[in-house]
Amino acid sequence: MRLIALTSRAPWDVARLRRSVQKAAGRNFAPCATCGRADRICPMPSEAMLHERRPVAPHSGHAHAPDPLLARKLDYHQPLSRLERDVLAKALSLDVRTVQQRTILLEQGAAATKLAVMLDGWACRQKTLPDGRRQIVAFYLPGDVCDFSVLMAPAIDSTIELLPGARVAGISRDALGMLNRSQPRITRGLWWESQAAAAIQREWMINIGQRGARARIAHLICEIVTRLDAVGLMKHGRCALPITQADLGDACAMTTAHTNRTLRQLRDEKLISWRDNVLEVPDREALSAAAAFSAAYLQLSGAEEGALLALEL
Amino acid sequence: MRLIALTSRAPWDVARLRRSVQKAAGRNFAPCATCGRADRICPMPSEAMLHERRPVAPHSGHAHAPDPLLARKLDYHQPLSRLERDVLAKALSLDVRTVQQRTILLEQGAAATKLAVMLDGWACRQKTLPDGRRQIVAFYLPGDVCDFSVLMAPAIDSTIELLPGARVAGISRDALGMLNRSQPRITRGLWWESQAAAAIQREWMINIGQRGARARIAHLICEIVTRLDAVGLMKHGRCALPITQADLGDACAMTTAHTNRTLRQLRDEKLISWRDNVLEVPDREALSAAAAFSAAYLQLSGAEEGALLALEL
DNA sequence: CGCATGGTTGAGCGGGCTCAAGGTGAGTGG
DNA sequence: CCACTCACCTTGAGCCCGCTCAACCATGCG
Repeated sequence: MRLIALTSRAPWDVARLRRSVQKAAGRNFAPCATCGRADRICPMPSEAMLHERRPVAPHSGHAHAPDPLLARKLDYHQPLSRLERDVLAKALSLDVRTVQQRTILLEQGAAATKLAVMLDGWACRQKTLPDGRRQIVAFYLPGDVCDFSVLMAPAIDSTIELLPGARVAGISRDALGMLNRSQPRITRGLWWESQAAAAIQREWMINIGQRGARARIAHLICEIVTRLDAVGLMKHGRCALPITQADLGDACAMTTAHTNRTLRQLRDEKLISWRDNVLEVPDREALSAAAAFSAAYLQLSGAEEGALLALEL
Repeated sequence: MRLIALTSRAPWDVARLRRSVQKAAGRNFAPCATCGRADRICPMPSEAMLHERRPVAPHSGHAHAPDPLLARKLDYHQPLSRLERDVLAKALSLDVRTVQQRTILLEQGAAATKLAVMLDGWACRQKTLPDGRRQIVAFYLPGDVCDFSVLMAPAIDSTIELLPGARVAGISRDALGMLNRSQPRITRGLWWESQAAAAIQREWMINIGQRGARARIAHLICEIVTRLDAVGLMKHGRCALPITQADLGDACAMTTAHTNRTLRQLRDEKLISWRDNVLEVPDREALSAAAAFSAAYLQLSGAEEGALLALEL
């Protein structure tokens, strides 16, 4: 009979925290995705855009908002117009929350009323057994939508926890309804996103169920790196990794101790290095090989526009 | 380093198969869900119903089709009208396929064009690693929708295999589009279904990752029993279980040998009995206790009508 | 009969867990 | 400036659950 793996979950190392918060704060206006300039504050689209459906208006110079990372992901499925980007940015700007420590966004069993979208930082979705064992079932990275079931399920089935430095936007049901009516291509993209998330869940099942410890950790890291890369957050093989070894272990269904040993092994093999919340992958090919990783399930390759179909609600 | 678990996957016991096929064939017109009588063949709704949106017409006596099991599941979320049931039954009757042996419905990497709905029998969704290890990531029971990503993903990320005796309906994109336009409440229910499926995936991750062998098997059986019960397929604590021990093992990420031993243990404890593809659970309470099972994640409790929101496509 | 499929059982081992201790670096309070 | 705390990382010794390998059995079909 297995016993409890008591990995303490408490506040966070405050020093590193400050750093990541500072970093996040410095990015209020990222460089314009279209022209690359960040020297001027872009006016946000008017709230009216959420309500009315109208043709794409050509924009003059810098007069648009910075693209949210979610837009980048939607682009993989169906490229968005300037207007659509702006409307999405507007919708994501109405209700933003930043946390500095680990914070429960939604407790297991609670009823949610908003769709949560990660703007920056990470969140993790976890389930806890009565005996204290914990399984992380998903990591939500910048640009990810946290939970779709939120919109219809009477109660959420797992806890969503924001990690230090996370910034989330909430979209109310009403706002989403309007978005749905005025910009159906955006909500169509959300539907796709939800299916992509399901595919990731399935791959995690293989990871936990079938792979050995080394491949398991390596595979998860490959996935994270690829997903971060898709939203432009990998810089020279490095990225922020605001989680603890205990988190990584719980995501891979491994003990903290064994996770540590496995990470050490990967480090000794020069496949990764991970210090101070910064992950570096010097050779992605090698790591992918160690994990037998194939990015196909992430569905970042895009598809032809006409192939899309989603269900109205 | 783990090595290959070579559990052979080949055709099926054809004798039992015949039986189940016969059984399925005998049910072309199940007893009417409304009045319980099956003595008269109900005319199917006209194809026109798929196209036009019109008010619910009162039906005279027996003049309606048998409800598909999918309708029962949708009822848990939002009760369907008579017309909606009939239209759904019609849509599910246009393209039906019955298999007698294990049959690949969709190969990993293929592009699907139809939404598949289980009418009868089981299917399982699985991923296979290069080294031959297999993970079953989902069982699809009668009334379940097989794959939602099918509608948009360029290629499916896992293989869907029909088990002997399965009967599936295919809904083409066009038909689904019409259904969406004429009966939006049905497609809204499908969206819900997809989220319920995601919740099941998450619970499986806990199962595989955190529970010991006994609880793992027991939990999966509890889930199956509960899901079958939800569509009325549990009779006096018994149900059909058209899978092998190897399947059950692969779903729980366990070896066939160990699955067998664990089943034996459960049998010795009088928690289950399983012979000739018939599972019997004499004491569901006891089994649930052994598995620490709670059915909340299955979302079969229903929700208030107004709380629903889904995304158009 | 032979063969295929699936279920059953045993012997042995090893990967990952448990338990336990120590190490490190950043706050914090004197 | 120091001692102390707290959160996280690291490492070691030992053991057990579940895996591997290898039979054998039961049943049904050609």
